[in-house]
Amino acid sequence: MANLTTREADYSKWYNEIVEQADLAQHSDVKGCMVIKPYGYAIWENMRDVLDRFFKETGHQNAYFPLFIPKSYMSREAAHVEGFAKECAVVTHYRLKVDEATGGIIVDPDAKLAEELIVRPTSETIIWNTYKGWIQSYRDLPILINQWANVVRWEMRTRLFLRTSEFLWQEGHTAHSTKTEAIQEARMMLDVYEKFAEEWMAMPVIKGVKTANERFAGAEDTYCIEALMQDGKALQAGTSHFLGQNFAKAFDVKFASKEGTMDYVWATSWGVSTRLMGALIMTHSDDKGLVVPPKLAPLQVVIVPIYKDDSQLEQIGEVAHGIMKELKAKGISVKYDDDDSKRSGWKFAEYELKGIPVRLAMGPRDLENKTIEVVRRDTGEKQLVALDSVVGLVEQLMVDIQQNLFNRAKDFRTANITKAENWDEFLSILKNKGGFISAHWDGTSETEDKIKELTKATIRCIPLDAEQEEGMCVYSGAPSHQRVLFAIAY
RNA sequence: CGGGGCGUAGCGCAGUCCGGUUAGCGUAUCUGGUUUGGGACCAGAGGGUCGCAGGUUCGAAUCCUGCCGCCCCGACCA
Repeated sequence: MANLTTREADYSKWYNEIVEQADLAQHSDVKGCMVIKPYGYAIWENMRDVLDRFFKETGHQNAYFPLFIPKSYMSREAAHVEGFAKECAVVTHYRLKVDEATGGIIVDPDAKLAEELIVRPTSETIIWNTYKGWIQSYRDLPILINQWANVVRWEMRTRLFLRTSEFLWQEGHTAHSTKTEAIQEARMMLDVYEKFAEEWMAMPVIKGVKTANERFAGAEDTYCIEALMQDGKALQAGTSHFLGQNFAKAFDVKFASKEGTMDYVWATSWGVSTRLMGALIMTHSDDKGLVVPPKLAPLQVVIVPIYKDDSQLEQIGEVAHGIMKELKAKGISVKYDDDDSKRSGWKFAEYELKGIPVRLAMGPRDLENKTIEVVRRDTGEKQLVALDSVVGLVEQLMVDIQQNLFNRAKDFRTANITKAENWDEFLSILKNKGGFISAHWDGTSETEDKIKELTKATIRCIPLDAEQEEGMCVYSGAPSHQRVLFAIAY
């Protein structure tokens, strides 16, 4: 039965087992692709709905662009094609036929496409080719569009949610008349991601800028939110790019300014994906299973009856339905699990595995004493409370658990950002502790590459709030004026 | 694409070296009963192209050849 590998024993095995046993997703028959199961999808839908609201509140509209991109579009922007070429799925034919020799189905060699199509790894190229037709003057700007879509990147090694060949995401693509406005847009969306991560996922993130090595293919600047997982590895949870005029130039998108000049448009793009599911799992969950923050939980409260006979079950059911009605009136989702084919102990374990924030259990003793047992998933703490106070308590717990999860994750992160003043310290922290290493860097790709080669650690970001501080590069000893964050990353 | 491991019931595995009853165990499923405050117990039942294709043999899950797939570790990446 469901007994999880502990995090200490084998973290990645623990992760895989949670995904499978909590019914979040499974491997599909297609290599590298996943089936997102109803419970996992329900969490994703909650994420999506909140983000979608934020996007609309910040002036964006949803639209939809094609899955297929003409191969020639990909090559228009040099850095972009170089970044993605190695992982593109390509459609070459449009028809199958029965092979007369074998009776099997084969690709019809006569149905070759005149121009091959790329399955989008991201949509900048087809979107900018479309924007070209939408933009003539400054009056057409800004264009603020988001799309919810699937994308395909042919990955060599995949892990459910963290890296799959196909994944779900949203990609915002905006066009602006000035550089300043585009940068503001990219920064604003980064703030939206930060707010979502911290207040809904209860996952603390560090906002920063990527170094040239880690920058999105085709961007001038890539901003990111970086999170720290329980095993001390960093995870990029979202990115927002200032694309400069790169795509405008590649697709010849110009606008007539107020002053009558013809200028290239300034662009941004930004996205988060189903990878956030992986981030959620690895931020909060424990050896008993998944832990879902109340604000994203598809089911927030479960009520489990404990009984010996039908009359007890009936009485408990009556009380439970009363509580359910009150909780639902307060907007709290709740399920009463009176399934007779499972015992209470089994249910306890099952709902813990699925990360339901609060469990209520009621048995014969509670009936007699007008009490109910309340158990919170984040701490496992049990309390026996009077029936008439349970609804208020649960309402408070929704807030407390959300906050506690965030605080706990933030304390962990704070404890795992370590300063390294020299190369020996850097190596020692990486080996013995992990987490983020805050260190000086000389600003060169060469040094970053060398450090990666020696340690596998990369610069996760240059934090936006980093203090100016004179120092020496932890590797080369060259002068540096601020610290950056290194880590082993997912 | 390199290195390692593995394909046997829904899931997890034994059996393979050394060929020989009707292919077995745990779990899940179904039936009946007893149970029910932390993953219950007893009894019974159903469920298999042994990854695929050839070959050797009186006889192949087991030996040989080829192929396919998956997992882990590396190189690449959100």
